[in-house]
Amino acid sequence: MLADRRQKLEFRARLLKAMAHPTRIFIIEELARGEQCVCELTSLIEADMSTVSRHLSVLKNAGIVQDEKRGNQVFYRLRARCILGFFDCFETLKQQ
Amino acid sequence: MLADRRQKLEFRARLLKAMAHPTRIFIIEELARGEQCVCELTSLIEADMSTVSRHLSVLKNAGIVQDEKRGNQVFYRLRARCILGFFDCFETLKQQ
DNA sequence: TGCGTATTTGGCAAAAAATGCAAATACGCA
DNA sequence: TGCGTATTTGCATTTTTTGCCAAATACGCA
Repeated sequence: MLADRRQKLEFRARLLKAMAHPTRIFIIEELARGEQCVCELTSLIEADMSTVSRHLSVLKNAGIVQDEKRGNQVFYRLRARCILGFFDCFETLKQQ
Repeated sequence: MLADRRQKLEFRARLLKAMAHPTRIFIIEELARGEQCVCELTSLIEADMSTVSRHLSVLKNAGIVQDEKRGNQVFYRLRARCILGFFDCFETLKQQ
């Protein structure tokens, strides 16, 4: 396989993998409603804040979310809203 | 978090996880061109046929592809073409 | 029935991902 | 400067994923 194609496949796989976790999908859906700080997300997700922070950094490294520090807290927001469209496709797979 | 929501998140994560591998994305793209038998896919992917077969079963368990045995060989085809649209969204993330 | 090809499955080892705890950092405020 | 809150990072452990080899299965054909 050509190196060029392999590179494109790996890029796509990296993005899908970054999203492929229930907590990270939850984060994506919540951020679709507007930006949130880590503490707000942590209070919604029953997990250690360090775990939530790690999930956020996975999404950030993939370019899916963006962070901004304001004062004491860090706010995250969704950078690729088109991702939300994926889930409609999934619904068609659920039946049958 | 409500059990109902958690279940939905897990379903979505399972689908994303099933796609989140370079070889499996390759398979999805190839099947978008039409059905292929395992041997054809194996010859395109430089990996053991057993490895390719396992990737195919991951996609099949997720409901993304469908298989049909004809004679000696097993043909796979894409069941959810809408998945192809994902990758356009990814392109927007690549720049910057 | 016996052989050859196509595919899947079992088993195992290596690599990657997930998670909590504790420690480090960053920042605002008294 | 010193304290308290918010966030990230280091570390150790467990779980999951990947990939190959060898063995098992399935099927067509002589």
